Amino acid sequence: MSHANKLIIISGPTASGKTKTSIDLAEKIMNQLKIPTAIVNFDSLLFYKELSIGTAKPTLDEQKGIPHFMIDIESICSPMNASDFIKICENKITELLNKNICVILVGGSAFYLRALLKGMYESTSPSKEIKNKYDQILKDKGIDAIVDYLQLHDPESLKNLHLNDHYRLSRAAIHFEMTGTKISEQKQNLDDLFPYDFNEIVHPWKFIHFYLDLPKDEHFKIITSRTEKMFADGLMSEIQKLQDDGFSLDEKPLSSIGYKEAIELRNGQFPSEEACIERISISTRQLAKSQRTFFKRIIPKYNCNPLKDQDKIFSLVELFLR
RNA sequence: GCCCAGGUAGCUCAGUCGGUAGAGCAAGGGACUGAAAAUCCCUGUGUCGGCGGUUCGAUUCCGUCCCUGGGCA
Repeated sequence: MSHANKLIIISGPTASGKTKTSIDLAEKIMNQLKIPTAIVNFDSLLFYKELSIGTAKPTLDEQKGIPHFMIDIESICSPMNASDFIKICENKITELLNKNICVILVGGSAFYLRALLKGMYESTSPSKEIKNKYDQILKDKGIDAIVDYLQLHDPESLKNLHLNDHYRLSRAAIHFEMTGTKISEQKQNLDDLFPYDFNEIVHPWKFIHFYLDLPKDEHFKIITSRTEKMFADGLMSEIQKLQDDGFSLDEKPLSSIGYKEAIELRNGQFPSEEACIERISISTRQLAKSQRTFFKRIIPKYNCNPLKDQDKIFSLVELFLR
């Protein structure tokens, strides 16, 4: 039984049953195949130890004793980025595989998964100073100043990006200023490697990828009831506690779905809790939609229904690990 | 029963001094490399409540009926 370089990936939009599917699968692998198994997360908000209810993070109880990694590894005061993620995650996966532990990678952040498996541009994380500098340029002179700079140093990026995409235009300019190279060249290099085709990845890993999804009407019901449950479970007290612990509530991860709206509710910006719940449900559906768009292009993968295909998933895993 | 105010896109509403209409939100589609649950782009035909009338032409003016608020009885 050699599974030292084999990964199981479970992906899917938010609220598609990834947590339950992965834990059930881990239990089966341990009990029936007698292989020690761990779950490694790639949901970008489960990294933060202060966030639980609004991220639908599995509780210790729900984890059923399966070791979970890439969860609660950072504070919302110092947000992670994709580069931080892959550095830590690559090491963790290698370490687990070396111990002959079966790894199930689970999450919904397709961008992070792709960064992990297809690699990232050679670049650097923008420093706080340079980010501030560019924010100031945008404020004082507007996007034209950045467009002029790119026209001079990286005109190709201007073609790739929309004029309203200030974030990416600034990023292209910052990349040039910090590295002296064009980010558009990095993009071209990676595009040449078919970024959505995971048949060739940057690691010596073999993987099997299960993508979970549900019919829309079923999925919407689950999203709505999950949002209601977050409030019943104390989302508002979780935020109160963050404030009591000295957080400003401007931390970047708190601008994500659920937290952003709940903080607005506290500030009286919603007529009622129901209106807030409705807003969160809508934003969650929109998130699911954009996750689908991203995952749609990623190949290879098995499309699975989380409610019906548990047995199919396990038998494919059994064959894969053999 | 009477008097107001309304009935226009899935929702909230704008507008047409008469030439068949447009915003926000929703919805659909897409992009995405150090902020990614973020950020950005594209997509708006709907008996303009029904029926009549005036008019070359009515969603717009007039009449009438229906519906929804609010007030008076």
